[in-house]
Amino acid sequence: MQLADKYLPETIEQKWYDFWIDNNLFHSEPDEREPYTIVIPPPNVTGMLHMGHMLNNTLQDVLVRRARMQGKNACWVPGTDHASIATEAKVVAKLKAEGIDKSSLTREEFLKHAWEWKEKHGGIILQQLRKLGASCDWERTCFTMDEARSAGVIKVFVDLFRKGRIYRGVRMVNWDPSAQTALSDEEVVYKESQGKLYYLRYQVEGSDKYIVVATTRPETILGDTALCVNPNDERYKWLADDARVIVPLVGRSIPVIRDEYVDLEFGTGALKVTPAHDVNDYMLGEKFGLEAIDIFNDNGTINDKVGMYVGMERFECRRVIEGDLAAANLLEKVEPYTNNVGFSERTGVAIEPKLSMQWFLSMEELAKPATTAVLEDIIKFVPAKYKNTYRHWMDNIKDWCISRQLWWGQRIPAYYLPKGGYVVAETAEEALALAQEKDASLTMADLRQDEDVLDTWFSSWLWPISVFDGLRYPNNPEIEYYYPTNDLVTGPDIIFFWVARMIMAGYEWRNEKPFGNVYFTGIVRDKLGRKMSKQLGNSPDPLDLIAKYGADGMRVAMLMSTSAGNDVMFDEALCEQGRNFGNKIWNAYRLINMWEVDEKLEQSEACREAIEWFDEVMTERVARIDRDMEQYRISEAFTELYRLFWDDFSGWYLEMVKPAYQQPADAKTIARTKHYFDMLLRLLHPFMPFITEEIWQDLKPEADVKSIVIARQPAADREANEQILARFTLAQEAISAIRNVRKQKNIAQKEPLTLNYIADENYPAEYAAVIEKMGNLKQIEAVTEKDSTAAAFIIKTTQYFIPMEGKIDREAELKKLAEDLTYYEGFLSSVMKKLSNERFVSSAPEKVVANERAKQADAEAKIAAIKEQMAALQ
RNA sequence: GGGAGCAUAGCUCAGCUGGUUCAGAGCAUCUGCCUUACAAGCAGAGGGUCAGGGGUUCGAAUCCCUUUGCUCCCACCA
Repeated sequence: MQLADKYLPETIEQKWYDFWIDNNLFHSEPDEREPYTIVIPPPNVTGMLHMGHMLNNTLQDVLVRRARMQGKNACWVPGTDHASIATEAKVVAKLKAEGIDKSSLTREEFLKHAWEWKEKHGGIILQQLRKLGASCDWERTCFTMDEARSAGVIKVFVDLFRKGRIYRGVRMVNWDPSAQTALSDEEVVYKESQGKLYYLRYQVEGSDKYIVVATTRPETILGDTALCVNPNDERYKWLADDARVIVPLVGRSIPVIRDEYVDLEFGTGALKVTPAHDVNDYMLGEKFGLEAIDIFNDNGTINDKVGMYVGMERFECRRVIEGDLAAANLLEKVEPYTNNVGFSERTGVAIEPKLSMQWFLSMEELAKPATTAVLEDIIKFVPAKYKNTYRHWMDNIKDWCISRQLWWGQRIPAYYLPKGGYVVAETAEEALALAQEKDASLTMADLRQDEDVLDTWFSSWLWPISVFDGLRYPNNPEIEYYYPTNDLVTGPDIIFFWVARMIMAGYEWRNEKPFGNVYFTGIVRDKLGRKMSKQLGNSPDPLDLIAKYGADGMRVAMLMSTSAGNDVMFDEALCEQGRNFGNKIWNAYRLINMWEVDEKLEQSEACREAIEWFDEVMTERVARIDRDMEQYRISEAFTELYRLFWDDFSGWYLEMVKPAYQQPADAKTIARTKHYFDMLLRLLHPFMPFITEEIWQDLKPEADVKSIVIARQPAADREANEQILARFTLAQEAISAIRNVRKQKNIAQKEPLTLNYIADENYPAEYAAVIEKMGNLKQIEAVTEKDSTAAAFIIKTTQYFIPMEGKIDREAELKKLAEDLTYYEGFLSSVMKKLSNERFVSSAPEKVVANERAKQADAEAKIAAIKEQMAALQ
């Protein structure tokens, strides 16, 4: 095949992806092989691919492709998440842009729009993943809201309800006034915000005295139902036990209560109590039997309960009230104040603590086996530091608010009866049957299903089970075969949202872990360390990068910069490096592809030596890469391969076996070289699938294997011969030294040189042919006499000379030797210090002491050799 | 407020159970090369008090204590 002199990824990537799909190489069915399963962290159905997905999916693809090449039945299940809040918000916005208000639509009408939107935009992200080369089993693509997944969710809800784990009640929840739904604690993000601390005057009833209260939220005075001070506070001892105060502006009379909850140090030591709008106030309210006055509408505007500021937006109200308070002389002062405010993770608006009727899942029982599994490494976290985070959260787990006041999602299967009470069932028919047990006269028309849907995570937590339909059909062959999955690759930011809950669900419905290992990636940041975000505009579009550098180049960039749990400082230069590596592989192949075979040609000695050495290199590296991969040191494994290919194979091996220009090569060497190339391609394939397939198909090492995707991963079947590797290093050092001489003396590589050496045990005679070829030497000769006119160097203890005929600068040579001498003498003395230390010799392990003795001998020999050369020069 | 982690070359990071010439790699920089596979390349070079201090040890980048700086998680005193 005629090959372009540069690797052009864009010309081959689509071709091979189609080939893989056409040949069904990513599809898995249960069989007798060992399964290897990964379920994708489902991206939002309407989402777009970002750098985080690139990182995450590159890693998953590496793992799954490698497993596939190890002969396992590899199955990577893709899918998307319905992301109820995010998607509903997008649909509402889209409708609004078209002039349609959500409130003007019925639930059914709205859902029709939402499904249309999903059909149109959903799955774009999965198409994008194909560009990256993701080897997902697309036939298995799931959606958290498709029929099977939804049925599983409903079944689980009913199951939990019957087990008594789900309850309904009025609680203080995090209210998102934009999405107009409750949120779980995990969906609230706290951020430091610049606010103000307002000091308000509450007049004591029947007196002209005031109590000053500090608050960050003056608008909530509308809901005040008490004022609280610490019973130990000397400042308020004068207050009568049954004292009452007047709420500023509102004029309502409220009691003064006393509770040690109040911090004496904060503000004035007096606290206004608004049970409907603050978690702590709510608890005080419960304790003292206070009324809770909810002053907000669901959208965050003031309601008509109090009859003031009605319809005003909450922050607007705060500004207006500040003015009114000041005008009424009820505002003592205002100070700037920084505090933490909770914001909705999805819509970004400030959360309103609000009392409302919601569904909750009791978590304590679920958490028990899930905690044990991680602490005892039944499920292994990589890196392990996240075990602590996990344990802390699990030990303090709180009940999960699972209802959302949205339409996009699985509707809660609770059915209310006309005379109060409700039943929970998987279908309306079953619900009716249950209802009729209570009242035989009820008909379907009497039942009213709960309006709320379930939290998205209430479907995501079932993902490893639900993708195999293991909830509806717990004994089906697929779930039995693929479950538990092997590895989960995800970000630590969703450890509570998702990872912990999947573990709980796994034990609850399978009585088994959902996955064996969790690999936590870091966050992708820009090179300044900032998190990539749309707002900052610092996130490149991954598809642009793929177009520019190729998918393999992009993958390499991700692989080079990641280690488990650490953030990725992304720099486009890494993509370039990845592309360059692809080009390097390409050109190495061009080289061997261009060789002519001469069947009659004998293998040269240099080739034989090179092969003897490279066999050991491959053996050693394959073992090292295996070790790294077993420990999920994926970046290290790749770096190892990168250096193996670039330095050892291209830089050394190919240069050693390369025939002279337009000369043929012998068949034996070509065969061996192609064998190495084949091995390297297979090792590289999980990391760089496209270029390896392109070349492998041309190389065709195995006629009966149709793709490298299903070729076998090389395995280390023996120990590498350390002796050969060490001896060869001596030859490499000699070659480097010759190159140095050339550089210093300004001698072109083309000009052949003579190399003389004084033979000793450190002269690698068995690799002389390699030294000759790589050094471009016309001859190598053993001598006994030092040559003061030659350029000289010492490798270990062997003295080498390159005759120079007067080109030698004696002074410079002597100076360099003197520097070497100083270094080695210093080194020797540090070794001797250790060896003469009685305590070192007696307490250090035998091996270490022996090593020091060897260092001593080497250093002494080296020093002797340097001295001899210096003497010869004088 | 509680907890975890990090600090090694200009940058990004390796350095695994303390022990080789241990102070490394890649990128960047500098020097010399368009040498017929590759200038997206080749051959070289410079560059670090392993954050500061103390300790344990025959021996510390590595273990312990401490100071400083940064990051993250949890909690949420109005």
